[in-house]
Amino acid sequence: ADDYVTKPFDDIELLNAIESRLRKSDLMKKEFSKNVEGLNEFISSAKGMEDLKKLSETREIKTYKKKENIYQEGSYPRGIYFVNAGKVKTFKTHELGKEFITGLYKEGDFFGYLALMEETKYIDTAEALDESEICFIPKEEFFSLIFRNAEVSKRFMKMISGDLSDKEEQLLKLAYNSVRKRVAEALVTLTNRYKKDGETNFSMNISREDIANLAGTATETTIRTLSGFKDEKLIDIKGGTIAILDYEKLANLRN
Amino acid sequence: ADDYVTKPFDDIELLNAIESRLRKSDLMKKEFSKNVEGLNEFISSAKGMEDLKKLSETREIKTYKKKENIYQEGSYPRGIYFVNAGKVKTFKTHELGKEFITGLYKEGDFFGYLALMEETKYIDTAEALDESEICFIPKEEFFSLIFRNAEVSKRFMKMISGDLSDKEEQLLKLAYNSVRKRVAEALVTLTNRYKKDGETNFSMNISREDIANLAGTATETTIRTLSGFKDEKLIDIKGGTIAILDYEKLANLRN
DNA sequence: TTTTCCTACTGACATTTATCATTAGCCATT
DNA sequence: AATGGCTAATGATAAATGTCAGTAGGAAAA
Repeated sequence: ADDYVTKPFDDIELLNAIESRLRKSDLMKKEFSKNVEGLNEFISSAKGMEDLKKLSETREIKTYKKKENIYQEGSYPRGIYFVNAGKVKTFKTHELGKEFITGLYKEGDFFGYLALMEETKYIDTAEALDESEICFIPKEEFFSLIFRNAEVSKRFMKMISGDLSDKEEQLLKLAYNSVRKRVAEALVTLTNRYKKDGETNFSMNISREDIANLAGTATETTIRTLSGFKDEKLIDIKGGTIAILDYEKLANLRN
Repeated sequence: ADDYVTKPFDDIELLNAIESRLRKSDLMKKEFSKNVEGLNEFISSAKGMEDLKKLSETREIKTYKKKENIYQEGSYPRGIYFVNAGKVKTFKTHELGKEFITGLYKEGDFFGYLALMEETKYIDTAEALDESEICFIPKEEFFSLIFRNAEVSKRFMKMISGDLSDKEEQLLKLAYNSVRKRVAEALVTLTNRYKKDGETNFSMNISREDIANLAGTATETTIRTLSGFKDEKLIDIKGGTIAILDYEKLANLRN
């Protein structure tokens, strides 16, 4: 964990990441245009705050191989992580190996702030899904950014609150939706997270196990469900790669 | 909604509620003693902050009958709610009636801040479980309390982060625990929330449907599971009332 | 090229859980 | 005490999903 490289760090980048998250969730709530105004206003005001700018001088960067752990359940957080490039998942582990994926991240996202906020050990594990370049932002740096300014605090709280709403929605769906719906939802979530803007014929290389752990179901059941989707021409499967053929139908399944 | 009564409001009460929540979650993490220090320190420092004291002058109080709605999914929040007396649940509704309980509250708790933080419509519904006395704290009052002081912001964020951890834990359990375990967990949760300190022979009057909606399962299945617990002498059932006979076994079920 | 290993896939089956239908019990009102 | 209405309980059954065991295929290593 000591092969970090020191590089200049600009707070604005972190703020942008918060904003980006807020923007995305607002987008889903179809309030995008309204919030873009507030966003730009905020970014420029933040830029004006000189005390924010000089907060932190360095950041550490590290490259993680596919399947490499970034942090592990039970260890203590020293800061937060920011994805420069690649893909990351966070998951919780159930008795004897079953996993449930709690978060998916890509370039521009940050993760690992929950344990930091709570001042406890990590209660989940972060792992690279692809080879990834992750930068580390020390605790003090992060906290001073978050708490020095009430507006930033507010933004950050809004973001966490959004996360909380999402989890509650997820609980409802996990409780009462069929596996079929949940697997479709997992594909939709993966598409929303990893499809690049303007990209058509989106496909991804993700293990059946990860999809199962996102849907909270057995791997075999997931595979069968995916085969069903393939028969229905909702997706295409070539080797380990899944192509989304009909996003709309997947997102609006009857049952 | 206009039969509110005006009554003096002391911010300290809300701060105490935040602290109480933090204390409870910390307790579970067995870090109680450590945090009591910080708590007292914080309360006294907050008391010293004169600008905090004069923030809000009034609050509204209303009595809700059992099963009466306090706020409803889809409506816009105007503030947060603080429980003076009674019990409250919040729940989300699935297609055609199924409910999932997302929160349980009692005297000293506050609820309904999520939609407020997100600046969106309520995404859940709050309903009184018993006849309850609820006071309403207007948005502005709440926000100025939360954002005026960085320490308060931090406390509040820590609290929300704790909520988020809890939801993730709940997701893991909902995904992979048997109904039996989840029903036991629901009883444990109810006990933790509603058992008074020092109370022995704790019993509660809660509908089987509410327990089912807490466990995310069908009411009939819950009833059968409860009958099983009764046979195993883990609980006792007298009419609609459930008495917890063996909390430890319920909390540490094999499967 | 062969071998190895990991993942995807398939089948058979057991188990869990939901659903539908019905009965029993309790409380409140008359 | 009788009636009505709601909740709890039970039974029978179907449906959904998990589990176990085994096969296939493709990529990496030898």
